[in-house]
Amino acid sequence: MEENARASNEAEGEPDETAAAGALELDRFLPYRLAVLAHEVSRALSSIYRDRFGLSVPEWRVIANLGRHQPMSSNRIAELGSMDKAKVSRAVARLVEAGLITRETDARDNRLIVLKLSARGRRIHNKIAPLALAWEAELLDALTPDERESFDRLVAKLQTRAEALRERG
Amino acid sequence: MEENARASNEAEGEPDETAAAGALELDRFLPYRLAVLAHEVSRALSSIYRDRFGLSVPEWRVIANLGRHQPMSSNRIAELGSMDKAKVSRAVARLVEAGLITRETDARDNRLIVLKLSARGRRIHNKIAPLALAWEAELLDALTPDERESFDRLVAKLQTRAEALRERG
DNA sequence: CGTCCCTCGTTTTAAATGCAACAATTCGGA
DNA sequence: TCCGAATTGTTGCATTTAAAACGAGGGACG
Repeated sequence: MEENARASNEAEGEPDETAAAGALELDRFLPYRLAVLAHEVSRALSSIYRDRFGLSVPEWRVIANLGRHQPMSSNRIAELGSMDKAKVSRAVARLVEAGLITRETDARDNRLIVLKLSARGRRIHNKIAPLALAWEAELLDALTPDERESFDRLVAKLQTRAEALRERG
Repeated sequence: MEENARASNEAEGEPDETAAAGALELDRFLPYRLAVLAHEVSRALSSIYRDRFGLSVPEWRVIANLGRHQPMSSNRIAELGSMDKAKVSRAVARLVEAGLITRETDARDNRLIVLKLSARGRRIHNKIAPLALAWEAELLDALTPDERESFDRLVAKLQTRAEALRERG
């Protein structure tokens, strides 16, 4: 049923049979599992603020960032969330349009754009935040407190490493 | 510099001031961090098979799945990777076009489509797999063996929980 | 000053995405 | 047996995305 796995050991240089030894088992391949998990988590969580407040993922991320640190530039939000600056730019445009944030240029550096939550934006943020935290709590119910702390730490380590790898190319 | 954080405690029922207590700190909000990490990891890894083999993420995922379990239906690949079936369908179409996989209907159930790697597909898989594993190894260098095992286990737990939450609504 | 280079954010464009509609097929129960 | 429900994969469509080009500033250095 799997006998054709070696049917392709042909001349092509490079790795080949080698792959059979240290085989790629998708079930244990971290990038894959990370992507699947993150996708499902994001999907479930985003339905909360999409259904009730009509916000997209990038829009909510802008609000969530401003909810924590204010004011903040588009560029900084993009960096923090590893989002394309174009994506942030559009999310910001829609949020300004919807009256949830304010956008003005920095007095000292006219390239910079100073973003803040409007009163209405703050209100919506304060409604969504507890829902988001409650959902997270349900997810984290799968782990013990020790495990949560451990997971947190490991994610941070991997994040740091991933950034280092990116800079190195 | 942050004094306007409470400038919006108005009448709107529901959570509000409450949010200030159990505040949403994005830096510690798991769904957000997971998304950021997964995005960076995926981005870095995908550049490997995109640059050298012209494969998109969904395309590589189809190949990676078939590299492990063969044959496999489109639907199963979609389920395993929490991908939209349309996304898989299109990736499959391109891979068939490129001659990397074969597609035939199941004899017993004509709705099912039986996917297999072609010789060429297997060859490409066997070239990419070691590169992917090497990249993963570099990432995991940030963790000790114990930590890796721990992380693996915790991801699995969260994955299970996330699925349970999805089914529940 | 003036020139060159860098940064921030927007816009443009082609490709990818999610969702819903759809056809084909199978399955279960009256 | 027959009809309605469920499943599998494809397609159409509107939206979103990534990547690159772009415009407007800013800063360094002659």
